[in-house]
This record gives sequence, structure tokens and C-alpha cells, in this order.
Amino acid sequence: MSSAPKAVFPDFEHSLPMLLLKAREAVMMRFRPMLRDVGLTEQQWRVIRALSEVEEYDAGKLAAVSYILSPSLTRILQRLEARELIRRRVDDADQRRTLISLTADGRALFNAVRPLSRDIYEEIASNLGASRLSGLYNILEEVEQRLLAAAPTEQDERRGR
Amino acid sequence: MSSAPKAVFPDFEHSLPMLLLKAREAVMMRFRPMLRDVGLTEQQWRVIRALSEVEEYDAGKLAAVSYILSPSLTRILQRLEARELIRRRVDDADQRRTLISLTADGRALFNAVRPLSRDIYEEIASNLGASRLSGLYNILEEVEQRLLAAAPTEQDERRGR
DNA sequence: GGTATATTGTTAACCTGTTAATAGTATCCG
DNA sequence: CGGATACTATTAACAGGTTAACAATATACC
Repeated sequence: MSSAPKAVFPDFEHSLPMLLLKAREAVMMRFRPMLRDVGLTEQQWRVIRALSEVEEYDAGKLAAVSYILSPSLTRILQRLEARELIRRRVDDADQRRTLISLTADGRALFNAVRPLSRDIYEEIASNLGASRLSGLYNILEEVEQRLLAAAPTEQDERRGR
Repeated sequence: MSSAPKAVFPDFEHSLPMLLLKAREAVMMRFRPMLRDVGLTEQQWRVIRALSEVEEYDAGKLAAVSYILSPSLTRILQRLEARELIRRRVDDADQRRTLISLTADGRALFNAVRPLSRDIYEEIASNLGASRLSGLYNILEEVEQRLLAAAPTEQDERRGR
């Protein structure tokens, strides 16, 4: 009845997965209208942004950095390719690998969207405040580290493995 | 080159949405195998857990507390009803409303899964440590509050509104 | 060198997320 | 009362998440 170091238990709809989901939704809510305006989904934007950093990625690496599972990525790439925002070619050295890169159109779209995205991010940052934001960053990264470290009991075939 | 109070900018794949996604994934990874074993999706479990707290919910309220959009909820309820885990009836006072409740089977399943879920949660909590966990809770709730407060620029038709 | 094994990307099947439109009720208000 | 308006749940259509299976290519190993 005094101190209770034991399990501050999540009163149902305040469970950790739920809170993480809601927090993410609160953030994404800001980006969604802008992305809808330019005709990109959240995941398509992740892929384009990842590709903007390099000359080309093979599909596995692209899936890993954009944090999208391979089957999803395959479909996303089909759509982006149909819109001629990305291009694929087979790796000469390893015919299993597909190498993906942005087209000129894709790069132009990225350049158009990046500043919009940045503005939204800055607005979010200013709403939260620098200290809260950096605190959040730190704790989220630590959560990821700690949980991924001691976790893979039976499925270590996570991303990229 | 000294202190940089201006915009610690997210080096791409370390953006806030990405970190929240990864942290959530790191948590859910622990629950997924167990849920798969009992034949429930993550969202189906959220619905059952929400229903376990009350006698019945109308669909709108259930969507709000389980944080699932109405169209998704409709489909989830169809599947749970087909498995006779939930039951629906029309509200006599307002014929538009559907009232949803757990069946005996649904409640039995909840009672069987709850301890498993609790064990997993405790393992996560012990991996993170009490202070990190409560810090995470606090900051996530504050993020949600602050971002939802000043946000609804053009879409306030969020959940339950 | 030739077969077993592993790896890469894709397809398939099922489920949920998201947005828009729709059918059925309730409520408002003249 | 009766028609306009608002609300509730559902359906539709498209996109992605998740798991399992598959085809094609590379690698290991005898």
C-alpha cells in the first residue's frame, strides 16, 4: 500500500502499443493532407526519400532502410514504376538482385515535397519543444535497442536478415 | 560549432514517424507469435479486450476506444461474429446503433489470452525498466495531447467526432 | 562440374488502413 | 406534420501489413 515498484499496469486502452500507435497517428495526421495533395502515400514517400539519398539501392536494402516488408515494397515499386518515378534494372553481378533508382521525375517530385515535409516537421518540433523532442528521440531509440536486443526468441527473420 | 539550439534535424530514416513505427514494431514483435497461436490479429484482440471491460458498446464507441476506424471495425466484427466470439443487436432506442457484446466463447477466449498478454507485457516492462517505461508513457501521452490540441487544421473528423 | 542448399525478389491470400459514397434512422424546424 | 439536415453504420475501392509459398539465381560442397 506504500510504494509499488511492481508493474504499473496499463489500464487497457493505455497499453504501450496503443500509446505508440496514437502518438504516431498524432504525428502523421499533420503530414497526411500534404501527401494526399501530391498524390503519394506515406510509404511511397518513405521509399522516394530513401532513394533520394543514394544512386541506387537493391530491393532488400531499400526495404530495410524504408522499413517496409519485401512484399509491400514490391507492390509499391510497381506503382512508382508505372508513374515513372523510379526505375529498375537487374544487377549484372548478381542476377537475383534488382537495383532501384529515382528517375528525373522522381527526383523532381522529391525536391518539390521535401520543403513541405520540412515545414511540417518544424511545426511539430515547435509544438513539442526542443527538450521534449530530443527526450522522445532518445527514449524511442533506446526502446528499440533494448527490445530488439533480447527479443528474437523464434523469429529473427525480421527485416533484412 | 558549439551549441546548436536550432532544429536538430532528423537524418532521414531517423524521423519521428519512423522512430515511433520502429518502437511500436519492437513491442508488437513480442505479442505477434502468441496472437497468431490463438488465431487472433492484433486488431481483433484490441476489440475483444475493449469489449471485455463493458457489457456492450455501440459500434462508434467501440471504434473510438479500440482506435480502429469504422470501416475496419465493420469487417473485424463480421469475422468475430462468424466465429461467434461477439454478438450484435440493434439498439431499441436508436435503430441506427448496433450494440456489440462478447459471447460466452468470446469471454472465454479473452480469459485465456489475458494472462499470456500480461506475461509478455511484464517481460517488456522488465526489459525496459520501470523508470524508462513510465517516462515513455508520460512523454507519449504528452505528445498526443500537444499535437492533437493545436492540430485539426482541416480534418477534425478524426475518431468518434 | 554437378547437385544440394541458401538467398533474392515476387506472388498469393488474408486482413486492416484510408477515403469517399451510400442506406437507413433520428432530429430539426418551418 | 413533413421535408431538409445530421448522424450511424456499412459498403466500395484502393493501398499496405503479414505470413507462407514459389521461381530464379548464387553459393557450397562433394
